[in-house]
Amino acid sequence: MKKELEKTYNPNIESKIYKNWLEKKYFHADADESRQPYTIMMPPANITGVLHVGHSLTFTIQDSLIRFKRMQGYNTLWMPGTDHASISTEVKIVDALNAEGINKRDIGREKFLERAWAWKEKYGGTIVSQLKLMGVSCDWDRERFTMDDGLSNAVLTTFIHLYKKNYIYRGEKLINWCPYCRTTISDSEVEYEEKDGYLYYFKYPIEGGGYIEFATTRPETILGDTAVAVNPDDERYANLIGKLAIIPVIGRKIPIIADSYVDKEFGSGAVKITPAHDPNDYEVGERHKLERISVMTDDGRMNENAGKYQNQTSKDCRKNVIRDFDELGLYIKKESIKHNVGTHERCHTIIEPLIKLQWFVKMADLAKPALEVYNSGKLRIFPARFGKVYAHWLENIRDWCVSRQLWWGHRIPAYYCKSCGEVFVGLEAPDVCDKCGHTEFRQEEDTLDTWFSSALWPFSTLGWPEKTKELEYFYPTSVLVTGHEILFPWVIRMVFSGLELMGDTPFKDVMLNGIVRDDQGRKMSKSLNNGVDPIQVIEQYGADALRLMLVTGNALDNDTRFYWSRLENARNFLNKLWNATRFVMMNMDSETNCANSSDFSDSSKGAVTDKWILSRANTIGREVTNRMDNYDLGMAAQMAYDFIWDEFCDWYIEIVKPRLYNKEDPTRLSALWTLKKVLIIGLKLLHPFVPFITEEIFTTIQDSEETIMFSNWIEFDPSLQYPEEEKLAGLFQQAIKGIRAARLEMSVDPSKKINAKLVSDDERIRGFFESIRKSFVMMAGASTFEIFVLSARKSGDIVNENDVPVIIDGATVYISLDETVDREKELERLNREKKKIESELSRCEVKLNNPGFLSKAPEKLVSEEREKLRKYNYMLTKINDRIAAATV
RNA sequence: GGGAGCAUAGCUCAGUUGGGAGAGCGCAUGCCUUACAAGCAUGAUGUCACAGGUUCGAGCCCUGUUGUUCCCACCA
Repeated sequence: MKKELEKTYNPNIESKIYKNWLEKKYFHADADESRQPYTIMMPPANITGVLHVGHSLTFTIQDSLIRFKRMQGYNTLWMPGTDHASISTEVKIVDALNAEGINKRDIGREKFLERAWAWKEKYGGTIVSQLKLMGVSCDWDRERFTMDDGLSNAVLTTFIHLYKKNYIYRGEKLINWCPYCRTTISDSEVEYEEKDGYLYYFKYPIEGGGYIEFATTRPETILGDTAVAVNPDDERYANLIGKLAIIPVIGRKIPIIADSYVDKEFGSGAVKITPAHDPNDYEVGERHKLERISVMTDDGRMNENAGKYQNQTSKDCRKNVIRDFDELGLYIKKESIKHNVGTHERCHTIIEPLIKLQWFVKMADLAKPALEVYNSGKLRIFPARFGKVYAHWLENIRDWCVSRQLWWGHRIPAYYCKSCGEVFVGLEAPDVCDKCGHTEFRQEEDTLDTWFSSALWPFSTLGWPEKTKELEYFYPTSVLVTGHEILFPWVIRMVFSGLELMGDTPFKDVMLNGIVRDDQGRKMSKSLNNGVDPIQVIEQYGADALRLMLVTGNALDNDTRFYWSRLENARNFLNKLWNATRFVMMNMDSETNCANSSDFSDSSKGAVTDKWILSRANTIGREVTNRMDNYDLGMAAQMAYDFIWDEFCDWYIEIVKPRLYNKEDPTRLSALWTLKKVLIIGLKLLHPFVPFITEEIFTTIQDSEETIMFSNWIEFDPSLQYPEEEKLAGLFQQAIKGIRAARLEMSVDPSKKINAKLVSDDERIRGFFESIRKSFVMMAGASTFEIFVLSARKSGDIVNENDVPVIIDGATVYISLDETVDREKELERLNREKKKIESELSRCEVKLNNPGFLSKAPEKLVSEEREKLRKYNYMLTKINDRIAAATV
């Protein structure tokens, strides 16, 4: 029973197909030593998220690679999952609680975590169900969450491991503090925004007389100053070095020091140093063993060290300090400046650098092997330019602050003796403190940076630290595909974690994709309200159209723009493919199933054009495969697209029609066999990008349940190369195009039939056109078509003066119309043709007359040029004859 | 301040080791030709940013200039 296809492609088939794939468990992969694995770890989606078109792009790329490899016979695993997204989620839950009038500290940790898990249950599923609409073929049976028992165990095991190797330490250092979220954040979570501000000038009195002038953007930190620094080469201040300056208001005496960090040209050339509230000052402080005086509290107010300013907000304090200095005559002026201010990327609160006791991962030793695998070429990064960024970051890496003052996340497995404060790191608190003998402990309140768990994703999801067969088989994975914005926070951390804990890189290749922008090139953002909802796109055009649009027409590492017109184009292509299938199926009958390759290969049954299109399909298959292997999906999809639309639909299907319509035609079966064969090749080449429609057509046309997902990928077959046939088909195209152009040029009514004559001394050309006579007649809109050997007759016997010539390589086609030809127009056309040929000819001649070209260019190129010269000379002679005849 | 990318048709972008400038959209003209009007045919439009250099030959390689985007650092 054969299915009928609707006249227009309707993407509503997608959900049914996806359901079938899930039921058949096609996406599931198990360890199987007899087969080669191909593995991709899906970047875990945040449970706060909804699907946006950026996801659509990166998941389309991954799915295309997975489907390509699956068809090539690999045992493919695409591991999906979600991320607890510690701070993002916590911020959202806190907001939700605030809306109910609840403060998170009022309900306490336990109750808060209950809310968080409820959130996870509710929203974690949303993005997964949205992903499924995209057609992603990941193994949902293996879906993981970063706070699953297994993955949490991996996190604790890692922490303990690193602690035992002294890679994790606790220390008091300057960290980035978000006063709104009241937690530390890492350097990569700080976003710099340019803001308008002031540079304030003050002066401190110097002990023993005189003043020293300095400038600052943050007068409130004066209270934490422990030095004034000048450049050692600055002669203006040379005599002041070593003296003491006095901070008025609080009366502290601080040294004037010399440090090359100070820029002589900026401001007054002297800098106040606040080691507790500025990263650079912190380093100066380290070098000069300065005291670190913290003057701020966790919520951004002034603390007890600020003396009379205690409890003021930093804003008020700033105002008051300026006023007080002014009264003392020590405030000089302010200047407007633009400067970059660090803000928290999640809540955009201005970051306060503070000194805090935190947990850190020591990076120097971990970074080395991660750099080494890149330098040795073991880890490849696409596009290559990001490799330099990767290396540069690792070479300049700083210790990683991993503790967060949050509740939603993995609680640090450290325990403090309640009596002496001794620290123990382990899965559980010890029974007895081995320092003081006490038996009561409290667990560290802090949780870990969310990236600490995602850094383990490539192996924690496969069961690590257990030695599972999945881990053994699927690790290391094949390629990681993700956006370049998380190269630092995620990719690099996976690499050094994998090397440290698994002894091998987590993936062989890294492929970084760009972002999807709006049609004006702007980033999609909530504030601009220019985001495109992929779910809406899918409902309207289908996932296949969205996928095809995202993947074609752009190099994948480039940012791409979202255009509805491009989406329509993709949809139109799918409709084209759909209708090509309808055409093939419409002509198939019981006989068709008997058609086989011998109908094609037997020269009495097959046709030149069959060999041509199959030869092209074979070549395109090889090209598409090459592109896929190099992650050039955009070009791969484009080639398949062009082949189907231009060559298969616009030429082959048109050419083949007369043979199909005539049931007596001996080459009919070959035509049907070729149509189906080439269509299936096209479906396979397209399946990685547009999985739904290709599956629907594949099963329909074969009248079988067998999925295209496991059908064999196209293998290049040298025996299917037919260069001679390709050349002849090219001549046919030249002739038809020429005739069509001439007809339009001469304003011949489209319904008007013309008479056509082909004149050639080349026997193969005559034979070929003889064999394709009916297609020629149809496509040229001709009523008669005669073929002559010129050398056997005088041209006057064949061609009359009203005939219009179309010159192709090795032959001339004359078309004659009943009405008189417009002489002038005809001459115009001929002269334009002539000009074109002449310019080609002169290009050839210039090259061939150049001794340098002859002696240095490759032989192949030279002979190609000679062949062109011959061809254009032939065409020029023909056209000159014609012009001469027409002018008489 | 350091690093990287980009500059090709009206718009958005391809152009794989240097060897006759391309696509989609848009535009113009004509066609409802029995797979498809979500279609077909034909056509117009480019000092490949600018200036040098290497080469027999440069959109592609090198140097410089201009414009633009991004990343890193964050000079108080």
